[in-house]
Amino acid sequence: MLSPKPQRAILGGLNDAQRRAVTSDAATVAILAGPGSGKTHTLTARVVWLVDHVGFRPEDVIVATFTVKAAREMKERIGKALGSGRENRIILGTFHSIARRYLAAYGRHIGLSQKFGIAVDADSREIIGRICKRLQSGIDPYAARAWISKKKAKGTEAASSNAAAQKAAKVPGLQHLDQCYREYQDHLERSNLLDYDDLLLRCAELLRKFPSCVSNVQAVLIDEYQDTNGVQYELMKLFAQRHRRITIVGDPDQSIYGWRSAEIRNLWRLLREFPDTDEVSLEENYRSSQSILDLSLLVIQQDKKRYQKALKPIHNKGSRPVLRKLKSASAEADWVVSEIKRVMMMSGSMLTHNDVAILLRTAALSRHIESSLGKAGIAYRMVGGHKFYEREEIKILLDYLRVIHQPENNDALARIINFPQRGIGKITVERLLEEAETSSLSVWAVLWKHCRGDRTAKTKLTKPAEQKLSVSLLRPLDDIRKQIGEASGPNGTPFGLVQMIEQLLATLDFQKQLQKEHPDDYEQRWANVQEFISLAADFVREMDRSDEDALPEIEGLQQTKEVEVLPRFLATVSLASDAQTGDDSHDNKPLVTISTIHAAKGLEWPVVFVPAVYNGSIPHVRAEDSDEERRLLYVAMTRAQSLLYLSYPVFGPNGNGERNELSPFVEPVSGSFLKKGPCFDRPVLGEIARILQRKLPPEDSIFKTLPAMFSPEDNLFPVDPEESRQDVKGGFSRGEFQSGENTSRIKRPRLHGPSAGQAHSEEVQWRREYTTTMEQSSTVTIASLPGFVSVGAHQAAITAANTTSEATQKAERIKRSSSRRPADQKSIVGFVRTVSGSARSAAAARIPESAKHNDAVPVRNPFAVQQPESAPTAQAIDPGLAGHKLGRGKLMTRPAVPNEEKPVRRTQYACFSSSPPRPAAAEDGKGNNSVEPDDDEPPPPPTRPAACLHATTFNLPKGLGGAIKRPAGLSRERITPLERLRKPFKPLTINRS
DNA sequence: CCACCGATAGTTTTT
DNA sequence: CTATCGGTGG
Repeated sequence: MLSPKPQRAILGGLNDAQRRAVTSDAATVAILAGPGSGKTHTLTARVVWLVDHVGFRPEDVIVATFTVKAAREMKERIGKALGSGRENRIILGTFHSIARRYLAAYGRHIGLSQKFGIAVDADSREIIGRICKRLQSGIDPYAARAWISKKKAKGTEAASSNAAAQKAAKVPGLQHLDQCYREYQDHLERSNLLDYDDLLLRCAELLRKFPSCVSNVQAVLIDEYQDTNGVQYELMKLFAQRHRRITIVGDPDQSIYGWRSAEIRNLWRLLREFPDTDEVSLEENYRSSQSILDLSLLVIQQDKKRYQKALKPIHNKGSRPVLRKLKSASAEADWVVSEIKRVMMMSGSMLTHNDVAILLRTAALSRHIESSLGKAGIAYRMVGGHKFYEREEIKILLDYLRVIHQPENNDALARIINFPQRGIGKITVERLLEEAETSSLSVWAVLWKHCRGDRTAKTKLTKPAEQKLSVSLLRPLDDIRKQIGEASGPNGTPFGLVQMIEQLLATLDFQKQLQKEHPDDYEQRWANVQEFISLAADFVREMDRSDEDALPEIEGLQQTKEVEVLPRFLATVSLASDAQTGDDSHDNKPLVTISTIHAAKGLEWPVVFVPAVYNGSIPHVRAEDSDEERRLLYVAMTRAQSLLYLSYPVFGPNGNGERNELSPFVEPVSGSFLKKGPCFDRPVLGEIARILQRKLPPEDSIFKTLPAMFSPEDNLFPVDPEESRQDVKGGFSRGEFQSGENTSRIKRPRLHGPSAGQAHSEEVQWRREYTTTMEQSSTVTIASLPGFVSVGAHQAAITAANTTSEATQKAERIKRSSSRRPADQKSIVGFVRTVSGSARSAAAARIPESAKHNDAVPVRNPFAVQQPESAPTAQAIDPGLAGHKLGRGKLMTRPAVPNEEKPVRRTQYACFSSSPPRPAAAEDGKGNNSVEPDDDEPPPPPTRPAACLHATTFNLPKGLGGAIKRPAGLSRERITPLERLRKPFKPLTINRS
C-alpha cells in the first residue's frame, strides 16, 4: 500500500491533456478548463501523483478549496486514491480553515491570543451596526461592512497600489468609514475575535514574518482558482514560498465570487509572476449533453470580454433544454414539481429524486418550491443558506459555548444574558457593554466582580437579576470551564463536548425554557437541539478518528497543540456554512436538492431546474456586475447532465399585474429552447441513459408503474400562461396536443385561473381527485392500465416525432386531426356511462381503443391508433376484462408480449450490425452523435414506427419484427459494455449525500 | 426599565 | 417568513 503506485493506477481514466497536467514537471501548473472537464478530478490525480510518484510527504502538500463541501469531496477522492488514511495528513481545507490551523498553531508568534474566536457574519454585522449607531455618522452599516471587508480582502499588495488609493478616495464619507473600520477592528481585538478576512490577513502576516512555518511545504494546489481574492493570492504564494510549486485549476467563466472580492485578474497575475507556468487546457466536457452545452455557450458568449476556451462535448446531442413560462411563482413551483414527477415516472427506475436539483439565484426563492414539493410529498434537502446554525435555539446554545470558551466575547454574552429571562433588558445590556468598554474590562469580568463583591458595577442591576445571573449564568459556565481545565490534564480525557452541552441544557432547564417561550413549535426546536447534540457527537467522533487539524512539526519552531475540543468545534461551526447533517444515511430516501447556484458550483446532476430566470433575479436587482450574473447563470446551466429546465413566472408576486421580464441573458437565445418539457419516448430516454451511463429499464417495466391517468406530457400548465383563459373557453390551446384526454383537458386549464393563489389550491384539489381515481382504477380492470399506457405512449411518440421546431406545424396538423374525433369520443363516453356510471373513469374509457389496438391491429403507422375505434370493441372487451384484477400483475402474465419482443430486438440489432459500432467518445466527438437525429434536420417521416413505444412493447405480433423498418437511431438505448470501457474518462460522480 | 403585542417592511450570493 | 419598530401595561 505504501509503495508507489504504478503510474497507470494514477493516470488511468485520464485523457491526454489531463494526464499532461497531472504529470507536468513544471513547478507551476495552471489548468484552465470549462465546466465538466474533470478539473477537480485532475487536481486530485495530481495530488496523488505528487505524493505517490514524486514522493512528497502528504503533510508537505497543501490543497486549498473555497467551500467546505469541495474540501470534503476532495479529501474523499484523494483518500480513495491514496489509501492508508494518508489523505488525513495532507493539509487540505478551505483557505479559511487552513489559515485558522496555522494561526492556532503559530498565532502567538504574531501576538495572537491562543484562544481567539471567529466572528461570523452575524457578529460582524452586529458590531458594525452598533458602531454606526454610536457614531451617528449616517453610514449604512451594510455598506460599511462591505467596504471594510473589501478593503481587507484586497490584500496588502493591492492595497498599497496607487489605483486602490485613488479608488478609495472617491468613496463618500471616507472619514466615517475609516473610523468605523478602526473601531470595528478595536472591538474585535478586545473580544479576541478574528473575522473571516482577518483569518486570511493574519495568516499572511504570520507566514510573511515566519516563513519557517511553511518551510516543509513542497506543493500547493488550489481548486477554483478564479475565486481567489487578493489576500488569498498572497497566501497561496506564501504557502509555496519555499519551493514555489503551485498547481491551480480554474475557469474564468465560473468566477461568481466577485462580490467577495475575487479577482479573475489573479489568473494573469499568476502567469506574469510565474512565467514558466505550464498551461494546460482541458477541452472535453464529460458532463453535459451537447445541446445543454451549446445553449450554455450561447449564454456565456454574450460576454465579449471573456477569455475564450474550447469546450468539446463528448456526449450525444440529448434533448434540448426547456424554457418554460409560467403564470406565477407558485405556478412555476407546481410546474417544477409536476415535471419532476413526470421525469421520474417516465424514466422508470433510472432516475431518482437524488438526480434532481433545483438551483436558485437566492435562497429566498425556495419558499414556493419547498411548499410545492412538500405538498407533493417529495423529500428534499436545501443546501446553502445558513439555516441550521441560524435557528434561534441553536444560536443561543452556540453563544453559551462561545462564552464558555471566551468569557471576553461580549457580543455572545450580550445575546445570552437574558435567555432564559433574567430581567435584564436591552437598555441594561447596552449600559453594560458601555461600562465594559470604558473600564477596559469584559462584560463577563464586570459581572463576575460585581457578583463576588470585588467591584460594584456602575450599571445598576436589580436584586433578582443579580441573583439569576450568578446562579444560572456565571457560576454554571465557570464550573464547566473548570471541568474542561481539570479533565484535559495529564490523562488527556477531555471533558466531552456532548457532556458539556448536556450539562448546559440541564442547568439552564433549556427544554422547559423552550416550551415556555415557544409553546407552539417547541417540539421542532427541541428536535433541533437534539440534532445539534448529534452533530457535536459526530464532530467528536470524526476528530478522534483523524487528527486532521494537526500541522507537521517543524524543527526549531514552537507549535501550540490544539487539544481542546470546544474551540475546534466552534471554529468548524463558524467556518462551515451548512450544518451538513453527516448522517443522511439513516434513511436513504432519495432527496431532491434545492440549492443556491453558488453552492452548486462544482456539482452536477442529471436533471437541473433553474427557476426564476427573470430580470431582477438573474441578474439580481442589487448586483453590480452584470457579467458575473451571466456567469452565474452559466454555472447553473452547466450543472446539468442530461435535462435542463429554465423557467420564470410572467407575473410578479404582488398580484398587481407587475410583469417579470425574461432574463436578458436568456432572451436572445430563447428560441433555442423547447417551450415545454420534452417527450420521454424511448430514444430520448435512451440518450439520457447513455449520458449518465446507466441502464435504461425496459419500457414495459416503466409503463407498468405509471399510474392511470398519468399525463406523459408536460401539459398540465399552459405553454403561454397569458392565453390560458382563452384556452379554457376553447377547450384546447394551440400547440397543446391531446388525443383521448378531452375530458380531463377541459378541467386542466381551469387550474390557471385569474388568481394565482386560487389556481394553486385548485390544482392541489384536482390532483387529489386524480389520485383517488387512480387508486380506484387499479382495482377495476386490468385493461385500464395497458389501455391507458398505450395512449400515453402513443402521444409521447407523436410528440417525439415532432419536437423539432420545423416539425411543429406538422405536429399541429396531426394533433388537430387526431383530437377531432367525435365518433370515438362518443363511443367512449357511452362506454363509461354504461359500465361504471361514473365520469371519473375517464381512464377506463380508453380501454377499448387500445385494447383493440393491442389485440387486433398489427403494427403500423402509430398515428393509426388515432383512428376512431368503434363501439363494438368496447363491448367486446368489457365482459372479458371485468373479472381481471390488478393491472400490474396481469401485465406480467401476458406471455405473448415480452417474449416476443426480445427476438424482434435481436433481429434489429443484427440489422444494425452492418454499420460500424459507435466509436468511443474520445476518438470522435461527433461520430457518437451521428445516430441522433439533429434538431436542425428535417423531421422524420410521420410513419416513423419506433416513435411508438407502444408498438415496441406490446404490439409486435409474432413474425412482424422483420417487417418493421426501424431507423438507425432507435436502438440508441443500448450501451454496450465495450462502449463503456472505451469511455476515456469518467469523472467521478459526486456523492451528494 | 422590562415584557409583550401588533404592525411593518424588507430580504444576494459564502467563508 | 422574521427582525425591527412603536406602543401599552406591569
